[in-house]
Amino acid sequence: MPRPDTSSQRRREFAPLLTRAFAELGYRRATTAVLAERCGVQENILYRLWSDKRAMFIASLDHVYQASEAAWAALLVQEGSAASPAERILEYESTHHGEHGLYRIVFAGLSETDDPEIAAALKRLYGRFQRFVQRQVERHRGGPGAATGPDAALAAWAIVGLGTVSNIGRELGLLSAARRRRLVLEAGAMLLGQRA
Amino acid sequence: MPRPDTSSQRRREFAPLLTRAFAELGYRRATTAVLAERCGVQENILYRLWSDKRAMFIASLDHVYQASEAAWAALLVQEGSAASPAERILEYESTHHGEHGLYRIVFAGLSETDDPEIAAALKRLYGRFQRFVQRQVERHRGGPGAATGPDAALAAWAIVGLGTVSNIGRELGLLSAARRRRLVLEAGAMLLGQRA
DNA sequence: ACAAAGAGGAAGTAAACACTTACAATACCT
DNA sequence: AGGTATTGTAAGTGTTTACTTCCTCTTTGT
Repeated sequence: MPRPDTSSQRRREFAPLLTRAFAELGYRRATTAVLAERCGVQENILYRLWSDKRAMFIASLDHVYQASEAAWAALLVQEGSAASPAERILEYESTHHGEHGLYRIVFAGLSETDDPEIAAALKRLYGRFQRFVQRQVERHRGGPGAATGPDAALAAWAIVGLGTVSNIGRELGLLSAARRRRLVLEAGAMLLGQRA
Repeated sequence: MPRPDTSSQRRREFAPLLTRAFAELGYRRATTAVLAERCGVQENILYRLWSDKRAMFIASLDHVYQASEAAWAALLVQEGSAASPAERILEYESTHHGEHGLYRIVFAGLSETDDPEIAAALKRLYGRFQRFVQRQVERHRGGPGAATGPDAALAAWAIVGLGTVSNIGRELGLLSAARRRRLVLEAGAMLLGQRA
């Protein structure tokens, strides 16, 4: 038996590079030639790892979620803070949100939602984000029924919307870093509701 | 002098058709061949009205704002309602939001923001929406300083974010119509603040 | 050492695309 | 009526793009 198969390792190695390219250029302009160049290989090597460009994009979407979840998980285990995990995440996102181009790749995907596989990948991504936030809202509030605003699921959606619009404002140069911070923190606190 | 120039009239005639095509297909997939077909003419006719495809897209973005503003203006002049104009707009948007594919075309644009002219058009569009909402928030609240939440400008951004995420949820099949309605109405009321 | 299969490089291909050109037909004004 | 500029049709063009092919080189297990 000659040479073992290292393709899954290489997929993991290329995923962040593909993600950066898609985030910076969007789906259509991230041509396969550019993708290969960013990975430092020839195109056919990417085609040995993924069936087509769409599969590379979906791998990038999945990578985006995993990278974000890893960053958040680190925040959750921080002990000894006066703030609740939800508050810590808001605080973190208010300054670092969008740093990794997460929303650019989501926007790119949202322009391709008539492709069912891309739509499914996006649905997975957004669904996971919303559920993650929802869990934090519930933990923050403690019991059910305490908050005066929308239920935890809807509050989570609104908070995701906050992050989305904050990034649009940044992307278009309509919101400064300081304003984005206030937006996420103040509106976020309001939607989060009273702490248990 | 032969035949008068009717090009500005034709631009107005084609704008909604182009808008629909861009909203349905995104920027890249709305090929010039498709655009011409949707308008019922040959491609070169479009090229006599706009310098290039990008100009057609920018015209669509402008059309989107004008159409939305016209719909909202109709709500503002409605007299005799117990609700404030801001509440009427939330109520309207909670059921009709995204009907005209506004957000799809915005998503398409957000994937093309490295083109400075498209970025400028989007900035115009989002800036106008945010200012419009901000004015309604201010009118709703009456005086300054009354609300406990974020200031009117930030509240307006948060409300725009609510609309955005509501449409993402719809696009991906993650939020039913009823849930979207509750999201916009409940979170919207919260962000709007106390009425003057 | 050596077969077997993975890794890599470079050129090629067919289709799709934005945009153009050439020309015939039509409708306006004097 | 007739000259003129606009409107419409249809074919073309050069480029870009996703994806492939063919080949050589390297690395593994025996």
